[in-house]
Amino acid sequence: MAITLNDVAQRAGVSRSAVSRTFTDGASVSKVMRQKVEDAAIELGYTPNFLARSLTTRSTKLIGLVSDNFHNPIFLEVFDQFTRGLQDRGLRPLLVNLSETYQASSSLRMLQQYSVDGVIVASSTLPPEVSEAFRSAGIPVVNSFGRFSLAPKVDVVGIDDEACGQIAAETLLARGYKRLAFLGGPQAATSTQSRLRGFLSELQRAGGPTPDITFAEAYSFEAGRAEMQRLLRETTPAEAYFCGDDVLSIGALSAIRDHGLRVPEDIGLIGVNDMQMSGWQNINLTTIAQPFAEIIQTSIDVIVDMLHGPKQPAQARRLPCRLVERGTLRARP
Amino acid sequence: MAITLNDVAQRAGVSRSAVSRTFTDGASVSKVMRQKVEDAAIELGYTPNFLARSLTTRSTKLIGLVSDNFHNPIFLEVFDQFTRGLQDRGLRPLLVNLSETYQASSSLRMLQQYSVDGVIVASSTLPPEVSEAFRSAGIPVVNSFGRFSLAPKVDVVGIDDEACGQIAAETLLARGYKRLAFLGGPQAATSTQSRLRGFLSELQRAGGPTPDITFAEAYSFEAGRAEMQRLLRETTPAEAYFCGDDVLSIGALSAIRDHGLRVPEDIGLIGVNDMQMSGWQNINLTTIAQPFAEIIQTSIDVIVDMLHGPKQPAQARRLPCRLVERGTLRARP
DNA sequence: TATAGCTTTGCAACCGGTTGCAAAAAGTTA
DNA sequence: TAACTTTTTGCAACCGGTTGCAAAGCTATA
Repeated sequence: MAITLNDVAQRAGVSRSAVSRTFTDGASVSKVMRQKVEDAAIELGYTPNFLARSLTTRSTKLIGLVSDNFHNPIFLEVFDQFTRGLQDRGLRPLLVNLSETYQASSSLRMLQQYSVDGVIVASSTLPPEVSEAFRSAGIPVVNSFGRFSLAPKVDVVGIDDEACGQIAAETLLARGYKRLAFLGGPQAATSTQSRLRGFLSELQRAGGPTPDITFAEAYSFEAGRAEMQRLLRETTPAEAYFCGDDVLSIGALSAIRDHGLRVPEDIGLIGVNDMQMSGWQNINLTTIAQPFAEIIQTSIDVIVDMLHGPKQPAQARRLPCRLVERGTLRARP
Repeated sequence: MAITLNDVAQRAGVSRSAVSRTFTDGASVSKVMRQKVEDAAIELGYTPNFLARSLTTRSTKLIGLVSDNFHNPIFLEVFDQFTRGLQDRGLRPLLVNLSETYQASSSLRMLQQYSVDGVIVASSTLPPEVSEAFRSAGIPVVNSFGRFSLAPKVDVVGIDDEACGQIAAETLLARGYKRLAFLGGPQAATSTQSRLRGFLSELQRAGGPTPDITFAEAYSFEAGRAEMQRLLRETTPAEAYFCGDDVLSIGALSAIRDHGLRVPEDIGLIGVNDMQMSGWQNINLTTIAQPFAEIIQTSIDVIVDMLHGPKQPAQARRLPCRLVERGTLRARP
């Protein structure tokens, strides 16, 4: 069926090695030989078989892209950038969806069977064991959007969640807000905990107020809405809320508006992520942007370095966030 | 580095074929032999190499998942379901992102190099040539979310866009709307054209009004918003709009509200897709749901059949849409 | 023109598996 | 126990490539 190296060799009247060398850069082939082979190859429509090649070269150019986050719209942007970035470097993403059936071991086995050159675990919620399983199997791995740690077992590229909380605190204080609150994601999420820690420590440092603290059930619209509804019903709402992420903020926003209150006049809101939707004019959310492009670019760089360079000790990288001012906080006094 | 079949054979003191047979179902191996091999395999942590295997079996279990749609949030759900569905059948998705650099030929070559068993082109916007290129290269292919055609060159699974337009027309007429309009996606999109055709023919059949017709620049929030702003500024708005899809509808919705008008009291809106966000309470869009799960399931079934069964003539399948009533149309009179 | 040195080429072994075939082993039947 | 089946096993060739090595072909120098 498919055209093989043998067919081309025969057609061109040369040895198999000659054909192989023509398609291997850096190999020694004379001008005239290359010409003969290329002519025959084009004539027959030959494409080398990467998988057969991988047997001897020990490189498949396959990168496992493992995630469990197929519900947060920002991850579509994430996948977009990962796939493009990998493609640009001649790598192919093999997608593994761990959203329902998370089993570190099975995903490891699957990717081992395909001899992936490396693995990118793109998730802020998968436990570290997933990434660690790859590393201890000797497969280069980087955990994108993972949690920072001083002595990480695998390479991590993510944001500085504490700094994120600090920025939120600074921003709210600078706007003159007095009664503040934190509306986090699921209490168990380490990202939420770190953001809270940064938020509290900056408030304390600046002599600010002690905020109310609550947590939503999940990082989702419904959870944000439900929690804000509860707050509006059962408590005196704060002047401004620092929400765990944008999708949560948007849920909270809808609850506030349904309750007949105005944003930012009655209640202020600041989120985290800067997803595309946050810029939509009917939402117009003030938020702290994650540097998605940089995180992804860096993750790819890290993996590529691991493929070629010598083995380095694992390192956790924190990339800075930045404030995106829109319309859900009142102006500076 | 990695454990191979040879290592296991040696450890177990049997031939290589014996090991191979133990891991090939349907092969003839005695109980005691199987036991010996499995013990050795577990001891060494052996996993067969799928790629080496594929050389002789001619099956990689790799499915190319080709798309150019990494901006419409519904596609995250689509990818989620595709990857899970393929995984459940022991297949692995190899993702190809054609969003920036669409080149049918290069994507064909890439997937040929990896000897994918089949390809799923998941896109309503990629031209048919993309899918056709795979088919003429002898690779099983199905075009999900593709356009219906009576004599398709490749298998297509999608919705009945004309029926979609009909449902919209019926629904709007049943609600007693008189001045109707169509706010389509990009004029060149065949999906938009088919929906418009169905919309018009049903209106005509039912003796309804002739609607105004305009097109947005893209299937996006911004485009929907911009076009609706233009309509509100430059024309007397219709009583109700049938929008090309949900994201467009949400853009239009924001424009209408910003203009100080109410939905559905002043203007009615009906979309297509039923993306998750459409159910959010601050949007609450009445829309025509695409049967995503069924389209994806059917697409996978079709590909799997092609892998095993005999070659069938290409077929275009249209799956029915259904109305999802929410809050952007007034009640039946 | 002979010789040394470099480049190009083909041979053959190998990557990690599968599989047709025939020999060996085990099971049946008489 | 002998003869015949059936099952199990190993050998060796093959899948589509790559690559070390030595022979062959060139070019340059003396």
